[in-house]
Amino acid sequence: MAATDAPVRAIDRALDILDCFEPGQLELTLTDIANRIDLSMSTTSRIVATLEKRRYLVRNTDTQRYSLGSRIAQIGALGLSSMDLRKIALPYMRDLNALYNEGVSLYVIRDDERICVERVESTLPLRRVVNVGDRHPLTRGAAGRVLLAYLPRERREAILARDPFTSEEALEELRHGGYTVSLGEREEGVSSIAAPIQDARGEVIAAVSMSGPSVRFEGSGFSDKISKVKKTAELISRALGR
Amino acid sequence: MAATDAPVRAIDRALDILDCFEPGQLELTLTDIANRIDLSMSTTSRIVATLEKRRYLVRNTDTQRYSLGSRIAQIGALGLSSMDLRKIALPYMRDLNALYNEGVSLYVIRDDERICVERVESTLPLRRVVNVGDRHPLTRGAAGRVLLAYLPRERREAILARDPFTSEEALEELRHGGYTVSLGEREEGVSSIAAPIQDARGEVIAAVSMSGPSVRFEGSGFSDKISKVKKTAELISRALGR
DNA sequence: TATCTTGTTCCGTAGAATAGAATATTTCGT
DNA sequence: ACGAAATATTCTATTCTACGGAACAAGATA
Repeated sequence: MAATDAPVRAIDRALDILDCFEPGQLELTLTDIANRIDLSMSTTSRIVATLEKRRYLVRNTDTQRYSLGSRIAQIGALGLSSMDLRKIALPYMRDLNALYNEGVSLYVIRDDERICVERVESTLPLRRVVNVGDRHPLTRGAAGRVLLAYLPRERREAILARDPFTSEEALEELRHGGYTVSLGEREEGVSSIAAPIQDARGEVIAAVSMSGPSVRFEGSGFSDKISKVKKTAELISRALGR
Repeated sequence: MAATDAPVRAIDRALDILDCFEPGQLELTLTDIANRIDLSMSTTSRIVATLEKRRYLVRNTDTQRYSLGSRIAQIGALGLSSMDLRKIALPYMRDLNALYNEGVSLYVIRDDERICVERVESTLPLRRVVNVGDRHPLTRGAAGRVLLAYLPRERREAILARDPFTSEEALEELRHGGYTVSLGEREEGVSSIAAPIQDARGEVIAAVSMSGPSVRFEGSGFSDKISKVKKTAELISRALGR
């Protein structure tokens, strides 16, 4: 095992301390922290003092309890600005592409349509080519329906009113199953599977889909493909902090 | 010099690494980082690996450069919510107090109990006095049940096992109705109404309650009070970014 | 007032963390 | 295409950091 496989113990412990703070538990005593991470008071005191000095923790002078410090908000804002959905999603999309050698796309909503923002192409001669930048209606195709399904009700109804190609029933079923398929629906002979990607707050912000000639989306392997598309969406969501 | 005056070196170094990321410099190589903090490559590699494992840093598989990871955004959001709850909630609590001249309290969970962290008192001679810092079981009283109802199942069940004063059925009904009342339950002659407050992620992090002598919580005006308490909780939640 | 709980400081020592060396991989200049 | 330079990874002997228990201090509670 490489030396880098074992985490630096003191750093692990410091991060354990930061992890003690959670919604509804935003202020903790030294004893609270020591108990949660199962460390001695003196060790905890030293680590907490280091985090306090660097303003990752702050001590409330009235209650003598600790909260996350101002530096946390600062690097949080920096972290958000640095995070790029495409960069995060791409490795997982590649993994999915590697499994089946089918095209894998990432879609987000823009101007009440969906747009492809990332793509991993198949190398097979027979393929459904998709380009980054391609735009399509939300009501048509698997990825479109996924993005439509999680919009606020009024917005969703307005889009369906303009182009009633799918239905609330279909969208409800999609939300229940966590994926949808399109079999030759937008293009004859082309099928796809799509699943929703959630951000750290649980909002659906993108859809990942895998598509190709319908002939390769039939038979017994199909449910395996569905399962893997859903898994890819989950992994991307996790990587985004869900 | 006390031991806690000297920071834990490895932790200081890890935080030095996080500090290397700044606007306009959101992606760095291992060498960049080692140079900035003046550490050997092998030491830097090990610290960076620890931060990566804990998702404080993430490595771009194409460029092999490091960025701040998803955990940074998570704790950043937490840090922000920790700072603001009482300040944000107080004006809405005062508004509710102004409507009825009844006491209004803000509760959060601490050590599997609820604690009052903000209070607007009634000026009427007959009043149920509550002090900031007062602690009570989660299983008793309206605010306690509200906080208990939205805890993760295992944690909730553990608390109910220790003090089965309320039930899963009652908590389910509460989640459905979005509020609960306590009529002389914890203290004879005292009644209260409580509703949940959600943060930007939709997590229930606090409860707002209005309480006073039961004689003032009867009759036709009661449902109006319920409606206003729920509204106050909603407004506070919105102000927190929900 | 006595006891308990929480927090701080001190200190001997085990082993974690270190950096240099060796090696591997990638990038760059010619 | 190839060699040099730069970047990155892994290994390991050594040092001294980080550790936790003990002693003590301060605050809370019965």
